[in-house]
Amino acid sequence: MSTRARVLVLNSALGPLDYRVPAGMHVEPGSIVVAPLGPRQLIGVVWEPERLPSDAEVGDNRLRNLLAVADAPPLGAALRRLVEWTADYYLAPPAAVVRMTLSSTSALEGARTVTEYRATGDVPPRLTPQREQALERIGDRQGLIRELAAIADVSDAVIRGLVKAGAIAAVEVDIDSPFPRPDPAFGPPTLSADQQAAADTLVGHVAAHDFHPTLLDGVTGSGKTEVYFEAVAESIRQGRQCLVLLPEIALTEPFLKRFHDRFGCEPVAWHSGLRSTQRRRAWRAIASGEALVTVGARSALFLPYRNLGLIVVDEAHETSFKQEEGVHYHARDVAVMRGKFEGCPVILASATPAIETRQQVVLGRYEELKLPGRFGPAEMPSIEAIDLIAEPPERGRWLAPKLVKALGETLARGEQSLLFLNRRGYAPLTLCRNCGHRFQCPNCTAWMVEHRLTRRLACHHCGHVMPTPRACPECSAEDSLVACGPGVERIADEVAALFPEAKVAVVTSDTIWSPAKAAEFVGRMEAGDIDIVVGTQLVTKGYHFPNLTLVGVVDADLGLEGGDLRAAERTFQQIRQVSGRAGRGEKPGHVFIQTHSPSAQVMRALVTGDADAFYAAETEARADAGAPPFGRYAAIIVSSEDQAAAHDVARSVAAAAPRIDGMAVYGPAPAPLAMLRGRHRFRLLVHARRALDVQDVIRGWLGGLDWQAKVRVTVDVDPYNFL
DNA sequence: TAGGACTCAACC
DNA sequence: GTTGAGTCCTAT
Repeated sequence: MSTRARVLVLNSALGPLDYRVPAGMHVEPGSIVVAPLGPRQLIGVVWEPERLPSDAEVGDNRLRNLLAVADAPPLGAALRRLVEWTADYYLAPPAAVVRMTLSSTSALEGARTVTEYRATGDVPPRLTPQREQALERIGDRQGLIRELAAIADVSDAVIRGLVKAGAIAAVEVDIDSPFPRPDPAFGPPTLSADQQAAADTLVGHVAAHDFHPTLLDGVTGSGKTEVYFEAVAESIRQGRQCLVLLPEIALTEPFLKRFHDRFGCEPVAWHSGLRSTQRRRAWRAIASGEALVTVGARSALFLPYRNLGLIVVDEAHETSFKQEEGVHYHARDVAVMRGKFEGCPVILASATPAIETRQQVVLGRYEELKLPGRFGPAEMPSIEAIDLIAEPPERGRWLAPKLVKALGETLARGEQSLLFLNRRGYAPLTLCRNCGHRFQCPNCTAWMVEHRLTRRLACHHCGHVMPTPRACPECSAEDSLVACGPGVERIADEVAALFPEAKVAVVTSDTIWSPAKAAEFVGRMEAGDIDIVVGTQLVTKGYHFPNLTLVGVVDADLGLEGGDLRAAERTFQQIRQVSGRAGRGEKPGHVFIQTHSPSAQVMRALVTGDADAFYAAETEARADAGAPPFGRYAAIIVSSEDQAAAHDVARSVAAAAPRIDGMAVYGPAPAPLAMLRGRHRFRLLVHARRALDVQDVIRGWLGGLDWQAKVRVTVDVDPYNFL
């Protein structure tokens, strides 16, 4: 047994460090340890030395002792392989990836207990009236001394006296109360023949304990959730853990409800909004294997599950699975890799699968299970385009007459409507009508967005906010500010003016910022307390409102701006998704799409519902352009508070670009958001053929360069965001 | 000549 | 990333 251990410390700027393992301490690969570094103490994970080469060997005599081993299970081999793969693929420091697995530091402090008290059944030698009352009222209840005293309506001293007399005894209780165990037999569903067949296939994969990626493809409302719940049920029966990834926290509320109906309790939730005690409890339950079903945002992907039996990625096409800060990973792709390392099936569920995912099916790497049609009486909604040039809204308004008419009719029938516009706030741009001054964020190349509800101007990129001024800061003219363009708040105003009697709700991340708020919204919708919802992408998925029969897409062209390679696909997915909210009950749904170019291929495909034709054309266009999945992109972003320094480094990176057949480098160009959060940004785009190991090329390329510490160079492999 | 601003390398 | 050592400069 070697007394030397290689440790991956949680410090991105540092490579692996070697330590001495003191006598009496046991560590193995995966052990979570406390290591000294200079005057500080760092958390780290013991790693196989051969898998984590260190740049310079340090002699035994210079090694310091590890300080402690955390009271938590070691990270498993499959998770260690996933960390290595992720770091390698996304060109991130392994420490930055391993940090995501240990995202609860308090969880590493080990099991903690509190002392509770309960009656032993013994009768104390001296039975005063208070003591008798206390024992009688407490019965077989258990709690802290203070709690028992309150129950018994006596003072703490009486309880303490009973403890001394032996009539009440201390019990050590784990502060992390256990999670309820989901019951696979609690609420068995009624499945159609198609659903049953798909469910049987998935159950078979789970029972086989083998890596097996499956695309579960069915239109919104076809019952994908019910189908994959059967795979979850099988995983529970096997006593193995299951992870369900959802794109946004706001989505978890309706999901939790459906889960409860099926399994009789809530799953373990993991998202950024958890308090540290909840985070600790969830982390430990996941690491011990006690948490059988975890539902979470992408960060749940790197948690240390003890025996993972199934991974489900719901709404797998969602671009929010791509992490845009720190390690730029795509949770959908990493989920598949985790399944591979863990040896478990992975289900990607989507009504509008990404072209990348479809291509994996074509190549035979993923199995495809198709759910035809909607389940039950619901029919697919009819979709109609409104040509904004031929039938424009009234001046100063954003809803075309045809849509307004439909809203009125829906309201009259007592049914609900949804207006979709992917723009938060009141107006995307505010300017002074006197001098033309535009409100721009001081930290970003972006306009300040007016939020009338909070009477503020906000930058949606860095979070900078200021109160909306009464006078123009440039020319001091009062009440001269005008809003340009629509946001959801402005649409809500328009609706309120058109239908004063209607109950209107605005649903964006500004109004629904917690699962509790989402639950409140769902409750109000179900109770019929809302007639018209005006919302951003937050309302496009997950919800099931039977009385919602009309959907209006306020500006279908919005997603096509910017011209990135997935613009048409994203528009198609988003509008399909939001259309799917209409007519989910017995009443038929109708969808209006407002657009300036009704003849564009995306709009035609949406109206005719011919998804296959759209995907075929899009796929062909991608293949011609060598775009993903037929070719690869990587972005190199150079940023600094010092614009000149960033520009210099960006140019020297470009100058050092290796000349390789099948690879082209574009830029540097100022990034579309040239300044973000106070940092000036330049961007290089690497375009390569599929077979080229771009990561290896970029590693060698950037590894040979040096730049000042104030300049940051980050790589985004498979970029989704071209800002 | 003390103290501040800054750079730079080591941290195992 | 943080820290401490080393360097240079300035105000006294």
